[in-house]
Amino acid sequence: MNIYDISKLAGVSTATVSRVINGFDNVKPATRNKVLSIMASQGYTPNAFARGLGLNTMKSIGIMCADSSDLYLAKAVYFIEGGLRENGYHCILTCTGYDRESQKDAMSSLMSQHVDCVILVGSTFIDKNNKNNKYIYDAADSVPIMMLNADLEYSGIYCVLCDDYTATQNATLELLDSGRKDILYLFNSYSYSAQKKASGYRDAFELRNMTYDERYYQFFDGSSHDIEGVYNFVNDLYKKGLQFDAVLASDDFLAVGAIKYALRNNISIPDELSIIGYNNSILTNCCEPELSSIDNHLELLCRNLVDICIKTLSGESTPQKTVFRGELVHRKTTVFTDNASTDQS
Amino acid sequence: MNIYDISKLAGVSTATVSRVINGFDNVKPATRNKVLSIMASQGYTPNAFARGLGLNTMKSIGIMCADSSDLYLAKAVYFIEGGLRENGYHCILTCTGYDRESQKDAMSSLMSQHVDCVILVGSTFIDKNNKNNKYIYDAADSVPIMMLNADLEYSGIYCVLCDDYTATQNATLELLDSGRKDILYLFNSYSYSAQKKASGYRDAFELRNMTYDERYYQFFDGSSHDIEGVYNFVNDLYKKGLQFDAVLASDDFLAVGAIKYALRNNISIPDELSIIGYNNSILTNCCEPELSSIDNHLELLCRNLVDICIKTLSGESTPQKTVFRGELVHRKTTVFTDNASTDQS
DNA sequence: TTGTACGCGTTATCAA
DNA sequence: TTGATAACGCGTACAA
Repeated sequence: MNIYDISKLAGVSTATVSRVINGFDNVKPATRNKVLSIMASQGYTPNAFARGLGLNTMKSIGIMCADSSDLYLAKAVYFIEGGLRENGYHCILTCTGYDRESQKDAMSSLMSQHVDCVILVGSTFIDKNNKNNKYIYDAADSVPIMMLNADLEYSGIYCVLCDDYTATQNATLELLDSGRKDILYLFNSYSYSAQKKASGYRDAFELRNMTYDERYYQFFDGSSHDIEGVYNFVNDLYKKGLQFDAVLASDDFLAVGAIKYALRNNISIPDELSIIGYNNSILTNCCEPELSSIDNHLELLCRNLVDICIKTLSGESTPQKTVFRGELVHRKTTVFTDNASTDQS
Repeated sequence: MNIYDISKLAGVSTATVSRVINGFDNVKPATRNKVLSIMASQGYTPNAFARGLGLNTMKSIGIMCADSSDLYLAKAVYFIEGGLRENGYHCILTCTGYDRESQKDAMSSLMSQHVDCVILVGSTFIDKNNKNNKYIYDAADSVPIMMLNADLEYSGIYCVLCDDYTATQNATLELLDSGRKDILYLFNSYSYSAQKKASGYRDAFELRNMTYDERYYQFFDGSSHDIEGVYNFVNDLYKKGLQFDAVLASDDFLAVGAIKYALRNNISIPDELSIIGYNNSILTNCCEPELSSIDNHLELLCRNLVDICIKTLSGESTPQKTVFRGELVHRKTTVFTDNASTDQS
């Protein structure tokens, strides 16, 4: 059943049927109704491929995401997909992993599908060596590229991100100002966003005229599912004699591992040890005591990203870079201070 | 740049170029190489829409999922997408929510996109009233429908699922046989899979000639992020005088709420209270003590689903229903018994 | 307000 | 081994 069959049954031309399908108003109501009723009775749907061929778009958008089973990324994908669908776009999801070559493959695959836009979820797609970002620039020459939580300056690339640097710096300052001196910083990635967080941590010491100590800057090389591994990692540092009265982590799961370390060594939280996570994920409510964590307002970021994406696609002029601030949500692993915000969830 | 331009540059016909593109062997090597090098130098890629129009497929598969930010569903989507991409398919992800009408909309949207197949992730798409499943049957008349963790008999519908009934029944039996008598069953959904679990729980009592008590069958009406709400819910039951020495939950987050209840009331786990969750998610490692949980081998299910999907699409005959068994993974919230399996992760 | 006819870029059939 | 050409189904100038 195609537009030709419908036009015959309705006794009109394909042009008229097409006009009805696409809601043009220059069709006589009687004609429109006749066509509509015939389409309905035949259960006719326009062929998406033919339409795509003619219009050179199928209203689809590619989402690249290293790992959509990651707590944080999964939420991002969820919010983005919902927003785009509301605007009539389909989402082609590609879980690329963290390997650059697979990411490039995914990108060219999406480009060959003629998506209207590609959304990169997370900062893992950016390479420190700018030459290796050519695959992004090339794509941006064809379609708009949206980046969540990453920052890359190029025509056609639009970034929406949280100021992880300042958020981490403020959290560090708050710990320092509340009297903590030895803040263990745990991280598990060298991505763009991870490096911003790390800089925020380090620069906070300088702001307070304190010296940053390399031994407190610790990389955990394991998956987010290996919380027991994090516990072992922190516990080993402790056994080796490292003294710390606070833990700041670049991801909630790392902080949960630190909580386990404290519980099992009878270290009281937050009196003897303050702990702060990042992402304000469901893990914060899962542990005891509940974890204070930095919230980077993911839903807000995603809503903005979708908004900018849609506007860009409809030709409106949009900002190349949109930055929001993060916020420390206090729960039970930090000492409450007056000027701090509390959990409102 | 299209096939026509390439054919001119190469001094051959479009038919020959097409043959080269699609790897036919009836092309003289010299011709093939010439065409290949010109395609490469021009950076030519066949137009996916035109190809779709001709072949009536763009090798895309629709994934419907109520909420891809849910821990369990997110993993399922991740595994399925990866498997399909390995087989050359793109995935159009649609997060439908739990409302039937949105689910129907999502389905027809995917059908109008001419996907090669639709995968329903989770049992929330099945209605108790079979008339309301017509939207699935109708879709199955056009393309294969794959269902993960659901069961619906119809030509063209292929189901891959875990025997949640038996898994839950066995867990209940294990609790009963270890001397627990008052097993609080917590659930938060009336989906197909949820009802199977509930039946398994109830029937276990009958198997042991015990009476099942309705008061121990409790529905928590809240989101999976509201662990504090689960705590309140369980704590209220306790305050109202309900006595229980075990908790069996249909999802890990419910079990974590029960752990909080025990911790805050100084009830010792597992001596005074055994707790078992479901899904064996990251939440099991996040809490203290670590949660015993039923694992339904999601990755295995997904790999099988993808396998059956691909085979079905290539015309092979495949089973309409594939069932795996679940398995209780013992951690620290249950008393270890000899014949029980232990955490191997 | 309606119809004709062409273009979109492939693949596939048939003939050479 | 290659080429000419007809589908595939739609949108849309342009003409009426």
